[in-house]
Amino acid sequence: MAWPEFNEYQHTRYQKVLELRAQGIEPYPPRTSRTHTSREAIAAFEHADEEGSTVHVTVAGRLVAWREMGKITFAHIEDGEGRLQLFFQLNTLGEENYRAARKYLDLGDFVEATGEMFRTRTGEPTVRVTSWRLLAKALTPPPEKWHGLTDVEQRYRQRYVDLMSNPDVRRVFVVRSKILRAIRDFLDKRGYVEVETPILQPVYGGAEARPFITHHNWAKRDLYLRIATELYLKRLLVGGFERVYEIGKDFRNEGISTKHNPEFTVIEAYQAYGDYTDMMELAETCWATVAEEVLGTTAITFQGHTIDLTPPWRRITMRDAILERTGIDIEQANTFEALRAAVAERALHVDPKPTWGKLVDELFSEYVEPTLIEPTFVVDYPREISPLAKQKPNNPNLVERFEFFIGGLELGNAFTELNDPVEQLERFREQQRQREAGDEEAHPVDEDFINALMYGMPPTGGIGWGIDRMTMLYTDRPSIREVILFPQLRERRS
RNA sequence: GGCCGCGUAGCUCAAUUUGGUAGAGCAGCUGACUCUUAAUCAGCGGGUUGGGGGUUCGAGUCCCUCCGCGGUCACCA
Repeated sequence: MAWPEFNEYQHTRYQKVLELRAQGIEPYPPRTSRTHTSREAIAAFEHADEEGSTVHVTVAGRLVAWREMGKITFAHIEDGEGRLQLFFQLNTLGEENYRAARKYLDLGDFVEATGEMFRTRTGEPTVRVTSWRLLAKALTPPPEKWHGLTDVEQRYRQRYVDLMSNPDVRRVFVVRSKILRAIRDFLDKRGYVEVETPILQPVYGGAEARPFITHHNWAKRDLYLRIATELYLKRLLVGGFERVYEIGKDFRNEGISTKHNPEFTVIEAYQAYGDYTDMMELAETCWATVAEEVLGTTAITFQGHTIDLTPPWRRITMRDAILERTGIDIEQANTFEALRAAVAERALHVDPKPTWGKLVDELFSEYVEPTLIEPTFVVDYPREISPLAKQKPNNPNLVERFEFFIGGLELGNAFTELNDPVEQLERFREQQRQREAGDEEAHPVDEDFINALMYGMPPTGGIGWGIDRMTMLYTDRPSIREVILFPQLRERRS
């Protein structure tokens, strides 16, 4: 790293580093002898206070407030658990030590303080500092203490500053962590095994999206970053696992928006001897359980809506949902030409699409999706846009598939998995034809996956949902960037 | 890629409408102050107004252009 160019603040603070070193004091010592976190110190004090005894602590944290009042100074430090007040007093510390604290400590520094706990006149548990030590000098001052950091660009590019100055932001990521743990607990109790499958894949699949391409030098070949975990997880069912899940990043080479980040976290779960109705039960129970554990309630607030996650969730077929909103019955308009005519007849505003299935999907996203505020399963999708799902026994145009929606957000996708290898191959070929016709998002053929199915895969239900969007809902954040620590920022394309 | 908006001190914001010496709070520096909680009080520093170009006697302000960010459309389960 080049020698930093210090601004006025950094220069002033760095002079203190040099002065301390000249006095034989290391401003970045290797360790602390902390005995209590802020929370532990307060708890120990409250307990001792009842018994009439005293508590001696050594605490450590970042200096976040400093109020000088002549021969005394109040300060607050913040650690991972909270804040704690420090009381520096000339009479306690002695002239030299007290002056040194005032001279060498700055907001943002990490400090260690030792002393006995007492209660100030306002009742706040406080450390009466008898000795203190710098643990790490901060050269750059923290943002403004009252407003924190608000500039979104700096908040995302320098998330560490956002986190240190905005406690709400820290809370979001704590909730995110708890959501993940609660999901794992939930699935563990149901006998699911957590697995890890390749991120670098020779053939990508499991979703319709353009991939990121990378190169393996040694093998002299291109590899793809996975767009889904689906095809590898299903191979595990062939191998004999009954219940597996994976939580990990998928990568899709698409645009950025408040709902899309090129890398995002997904859970996929598969249950042998289950079907898509089992996956509905899993989704609604899991989401409600997680909300209860993480938020203490199944009633969440999202962007002004109060939403109850208590099962059972509403279920509606895609046919009925579209009929309700557009008056078109896709079972009657069951060919591309008929559906196109029905759309034209009603002068609906949808983009032109090349096939019946894609036009159904377009009608749905345009007219139904934004209205789905309460948790809703939309079931029975067009076969043609669902190449990995099993057909409905009584209708070859449709598959046993659902997506679920809450707060107008599309959250997850599930189906009764297609396990007929010959039919799967035919579906891949259908995709292949669409690719050749210019659809960059159509599936490539995964021959090894067909080989796996040839060995036999049991009837299976599978589901996937986005962890980022789930976190948006549970923390009431309007943008996916607020729930991803280091989000991709908009890049101007030339 | 289209449209709309934003970019001023370390941070949070004024001044842009109507061109006329760029201000405030916090933070910083100096001083006062032994129970503060955004401590208070007095004083002092701090700016390439995102970069470049243009119009003008004069540009933070108007125009062009480039950069960065947000929203939205397109795209995207």
